[in-house]
Amino acid sequence: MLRGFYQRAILKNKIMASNDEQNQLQILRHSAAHVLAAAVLRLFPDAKYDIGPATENGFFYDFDLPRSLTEKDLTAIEAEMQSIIAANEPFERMEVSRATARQKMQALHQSYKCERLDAIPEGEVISLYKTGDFLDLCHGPHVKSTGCIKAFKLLSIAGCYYRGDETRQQLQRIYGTAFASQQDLDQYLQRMEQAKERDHRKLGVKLNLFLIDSLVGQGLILWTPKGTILRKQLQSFLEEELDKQGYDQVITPHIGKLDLFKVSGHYPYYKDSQFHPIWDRECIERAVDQAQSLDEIKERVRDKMDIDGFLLKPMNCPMHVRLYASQKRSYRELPLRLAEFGTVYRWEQSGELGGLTRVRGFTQDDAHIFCREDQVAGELKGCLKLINIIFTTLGMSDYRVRISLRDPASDKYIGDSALWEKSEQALRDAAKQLDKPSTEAIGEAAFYGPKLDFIVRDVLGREWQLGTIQIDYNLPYRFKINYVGSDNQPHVPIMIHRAPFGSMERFCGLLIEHFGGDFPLWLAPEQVRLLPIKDTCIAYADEVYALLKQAKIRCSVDDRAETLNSKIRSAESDKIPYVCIVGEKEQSAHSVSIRSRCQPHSNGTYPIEQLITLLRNEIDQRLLPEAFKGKKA
RNA sequence: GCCGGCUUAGCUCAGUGGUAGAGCUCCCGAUUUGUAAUCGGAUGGUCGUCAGUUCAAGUCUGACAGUCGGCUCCA
Repeated sequence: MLRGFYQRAILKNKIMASNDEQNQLQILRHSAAHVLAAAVLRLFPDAKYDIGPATENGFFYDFDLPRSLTEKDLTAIEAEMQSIIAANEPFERMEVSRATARQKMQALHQSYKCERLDAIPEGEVISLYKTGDFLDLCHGPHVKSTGCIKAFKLLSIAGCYYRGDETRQQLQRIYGTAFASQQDLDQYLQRMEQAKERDHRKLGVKLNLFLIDSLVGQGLILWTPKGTILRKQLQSFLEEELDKQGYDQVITPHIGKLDLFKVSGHYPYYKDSQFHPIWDRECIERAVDQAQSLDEIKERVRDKMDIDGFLLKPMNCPMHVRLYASQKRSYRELPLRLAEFGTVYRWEQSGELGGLTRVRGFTQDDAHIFCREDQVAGELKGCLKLINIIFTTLGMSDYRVRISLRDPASDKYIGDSALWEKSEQALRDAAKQLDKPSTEAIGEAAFYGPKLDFIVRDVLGREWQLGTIQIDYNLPYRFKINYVGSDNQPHVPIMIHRAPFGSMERFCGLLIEHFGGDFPLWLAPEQVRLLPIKDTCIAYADEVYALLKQAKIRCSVDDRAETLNSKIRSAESDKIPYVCIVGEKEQSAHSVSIRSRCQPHSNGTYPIEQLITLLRNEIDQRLLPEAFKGKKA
């Protein structure tokens, strides 16, 4: 099965085929990929080429080359491409038999192409495309000739596995992009540059929100005082909603006995994605005493099975299940909704870590709903409502919903088939509430149940899963939990896992990019900065500060011996929502002069009391900044 | 984990195998300013770490770490 980037590229192609202009661009880009391959072959006659599809914003082509490419090679390849384009060679299509295609590709020693040929189903038309000396197995279509490619640029080199399979040959992938005109290309490149300025990793440093410290460890986030305010505001917001929806909050530890995770099945099944367990001292001693050789000890460490100890929790659910199981439950008290901002730890591969979006320790806004079968649909609706409130409040409308279903052909799923169908339908029905296009993804379900995933893009266009709602048939059975029904008989409850933010870290990362650092007032770490015009006004500024502080507004006084212009510049660059200038005029009128982020040039003067009312209203209603109004989901 | 790039002051970055640099920040003076950068001074470095080549390494080589772009993975 195709995975990752290529799979997304194919999907995108299918979606975009409906749009003619986009379709033309796709053809142009795919043709540019052919030119790229032709150029690489001129420079590396021994190169083997694999595939070169168009992607959402460009194209790539995969090669097996005698040496590693560097950025410098791209210039040479681009020059070669230019010469092919200048020659204006036509793209010639030839429909051939499978045998002919095979013979031609074998003659060129193109083993990857031969394997790709084998993968084409019987009965499909097989076509070759020829441009100059370059021959490619390709379904097409293409532009008329290489001269049609007016504007392109090679962007980067990356390693990739043949057919996305990490056990196979690693190839070199060259990424590039092409547009109908140089102007479009320049615009795109400029947009990308601007996007980098919004990158949460860059803004995180600039606005001093969080820190990743190599001495602390990769993928482990240190939240600064400012970042902590942001995160805690989000948490309080969610806590208010949880309270409205009848959740109970709980707190559970960061580690638990290995036995707990053996019962849940997380250990050792997912042991490669977990931090190494903390072995009991006696267990280590026993292992050493009993082992005949060092190899045997090594084996034990590797297997990690026959040991006792503790595990940094990779998930919160087992602990919540134990809370459920601690009492005899009646059908009358269901649904029981246990929520926790629970920090979990997972051993992500080092190459995958980055910023706040992929980390090794993160806090889920987790909750587990234990309910009866007849309550599932209602509970799902509640979850969706929560997610809708969150996205609407934050003005995030650019997300997609994936309904992750089981693959009926696979036997990896547990649970009753009728129950699956019922749940899958319940998820579909619930998803309709969101008024968002949703896609069904067969085979994306967890082995223990179907789920709804909420997926957003970062500034660089990469997709990330945020919230998730999952139905679980597994854990209630593994932990043998039940409730007493109206028939006085024990019944197994159904469990719903749900996390609207997903991970606080990832969510904050995407939120920083979403707002470009210009947070709504209620989230801004520093809401107001008071700028006294000269030293003699500092006392008045302090007076205003005390009043704002009393109204629980986060503010500061910039009392540096700097010019007003300099202080304004600092405040703007720190993205302070409201800058209040206080001088003699303001002091005598007991007012401030407001310079707001959204309207920097309307210098309204407001009495202090009015300012406080204004700000409190904006905070309490969690209003979006002006720039985001009308963008509500 | 795999392929490749990058790592110089708190930040952004210069630096031809031959004495370690700039701007901003921070600190100290002076300036008291009305809506996006006042002036001057001082501090700040094991050039990611450890080896190697060389008379000489920030610069060349290797290993490791971190980071970036992908790939793989993501309960």
